[in-house]
Amino acid sequence: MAAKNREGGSQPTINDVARIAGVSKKTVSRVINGSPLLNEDTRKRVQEVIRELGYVPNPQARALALRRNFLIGLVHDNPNAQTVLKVQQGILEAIRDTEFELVVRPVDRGMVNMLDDIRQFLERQRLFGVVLMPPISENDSLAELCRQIGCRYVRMGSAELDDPTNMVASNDREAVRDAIRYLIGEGHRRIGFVSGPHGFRSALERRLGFEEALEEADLKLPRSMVADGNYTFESGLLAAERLLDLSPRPTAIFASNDEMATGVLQAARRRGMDVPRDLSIVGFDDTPIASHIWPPLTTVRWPIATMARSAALKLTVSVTEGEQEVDEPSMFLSTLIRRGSVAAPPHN
Amino acid sequence: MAAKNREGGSQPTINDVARIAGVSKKTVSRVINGSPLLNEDTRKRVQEVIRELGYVPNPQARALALRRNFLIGLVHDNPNAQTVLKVQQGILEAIRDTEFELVVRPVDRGMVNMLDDIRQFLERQRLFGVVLMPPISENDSLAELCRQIGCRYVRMGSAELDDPTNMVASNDREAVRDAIRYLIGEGHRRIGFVSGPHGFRSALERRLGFEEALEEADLKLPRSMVADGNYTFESGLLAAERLLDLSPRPTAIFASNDEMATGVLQAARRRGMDVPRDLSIVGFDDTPIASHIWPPLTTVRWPIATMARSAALKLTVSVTEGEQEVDEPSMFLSTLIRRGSVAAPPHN
DNA sequence: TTGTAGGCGTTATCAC
DNA sequence: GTGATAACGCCTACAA
Repeated sequence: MAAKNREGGSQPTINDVARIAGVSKKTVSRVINGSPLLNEDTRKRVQEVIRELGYVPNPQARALALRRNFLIGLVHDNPNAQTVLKVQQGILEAIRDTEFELVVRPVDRGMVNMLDDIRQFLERQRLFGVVLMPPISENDSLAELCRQIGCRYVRMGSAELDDPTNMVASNDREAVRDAIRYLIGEGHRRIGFVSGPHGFRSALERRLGFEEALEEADLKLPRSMVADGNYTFESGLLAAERLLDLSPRPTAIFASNDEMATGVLQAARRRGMDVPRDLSIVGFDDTPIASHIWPPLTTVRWPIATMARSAALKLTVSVTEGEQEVDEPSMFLSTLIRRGSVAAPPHN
Repeated sequence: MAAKNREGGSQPTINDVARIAGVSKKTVSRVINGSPLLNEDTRKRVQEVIRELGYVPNPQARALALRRNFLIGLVHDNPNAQTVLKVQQGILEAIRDTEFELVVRPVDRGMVNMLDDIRQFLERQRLFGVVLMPPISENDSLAELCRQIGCRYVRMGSAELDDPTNMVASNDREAVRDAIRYLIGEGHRRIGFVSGPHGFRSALERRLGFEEALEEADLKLPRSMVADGNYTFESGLLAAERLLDLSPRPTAIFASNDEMATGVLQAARRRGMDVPRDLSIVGFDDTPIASHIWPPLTTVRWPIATMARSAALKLTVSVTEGEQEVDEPSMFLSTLIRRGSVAAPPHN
């Protein structure tokens, strides 16, 4: 009963191919995995049979034998829907037409045993690799965990968190510095800043960019010009209300992401202020909403999808492209997009 | 060499449990799968060992033996990021703390061999089940395909697309009818409609709701009051420009989703119109943007996340809850959320 | 260059 | 109730 003559609707197995091609399973296996030591004729014959049968290796069996699944995990605790989706799109683009699939795994950063949870996930599913999204990607223990259990990983972040093979980053600090320089260039001297949440590296980097630009220009601003936010619309709105209550109030506000910038815009509107006449606003991300609100938002375009695509390629390229190791870049530049929400300050 | 004394960091297997508990593999297997015919003492003893060892069954081996993976697929071709992400969240909520994982699979509806592509995906990964998102969920051949290859499925849609076990739906038509009734009740007589793309059931249902409400109220509107859109911001903007060029122009516009409604708002603004004084706007979805723009958008809340959660439960509940088959509902009601974008029409 | 034997960790069959 | 034994479909090691 070794060689059954597979009937019925089930898919062909390596045995079917071997039997029909008149070779052993192992030879078929070699063809599949592109082993170099193979008679050219044999290879062709086997490949022909594979094509005829429409044979495709069974991923479950492979996963069991290799102790490794062809699944890419996306681990994240990012609150921003747009960002998460862009990252997914980037990864999916990278693994399109490959044998890889994407498994999504949101985690709860508040949970005490979050790391255990992730470990379980990685170990049980035996993922081929994981893409770690910010802010959880900034957690060094998590990276260490991946290394320990032998799971490839790429961390996405707003700074160089790891060595280039395990990381893709954007230059948030510089990008924000440029944005603030631009505001200063337009004549603004009182610039408010709405920060991201404590503990986010992106929040820190953007804040540092802000401060660097001020220093460059010898602008000293009171601490009150910095208001805490947490990347949500509401927090942006509240922060702006605090900022706009100041006297003198800022003539421009930089919000550390677009969602908060939208909140700032809302706050201004509620006071009957006109943007950009009475207040200039700059955001960060260039999410769709940035160009869909009025006035369209001047913002920093963050190439998050590209970064994600590159992250996935770093994970998988050695498999799909042989060992040629096309060097994926690990640094991606954010750029300022000028739209309608910035103007020269009112001269009062 | 049958029973190795597992050392090193690898995870315990069913063999370890069996050896330590002094039973056979099969007995352990029975405990895991909750077989009814088992001595209570044996069960307890085995469970104790499982707990001590922290044993967890290997999903790859299971998948191979069962010819079925514990993966839930999400197949979609939906262009709206918010919607896709909400659906993911709903599914993830449903499978949280279960052995299931979520695999995301966007497809290209334009592709000629899309169905083959999906078939390959389902057959190769041997998914436990799939959630089909609109608009591709409306494709009957796809459902037929799932049935053929024995893959459970649940279709999400804006109407009853299938029998209740294989479907979750919302009552878009009624919901839009209510929304239009509301506009009429506020005094509007010239109501513009921005439709969704041709071929989307949701677009059709929303359109029918619009027409039913008009008929009820004996309102006859010229065809020109209906403008085609495709669920994007830009299409909403263009459609609104056409509508606002009419003479007399509409005093209210219903857009078939929030993104287009935002485009309508933008178009109005560009003409210096005040919303809602000069134009009332109603959207559909209640995405975050609806409450983040000014004025906040009156819209229909579409319980898409809840629907997705329910869809995933329909797929998995028989496994996680034994056979009790908690009846998940298959119809979910959309409701009108009144915010600031609607007022009585200007009396000119 | 190719084949044989055995293992990956689970479930199914069918005796006892 | 429980346990050998054989799948499941692939891969690795070693032999030929």
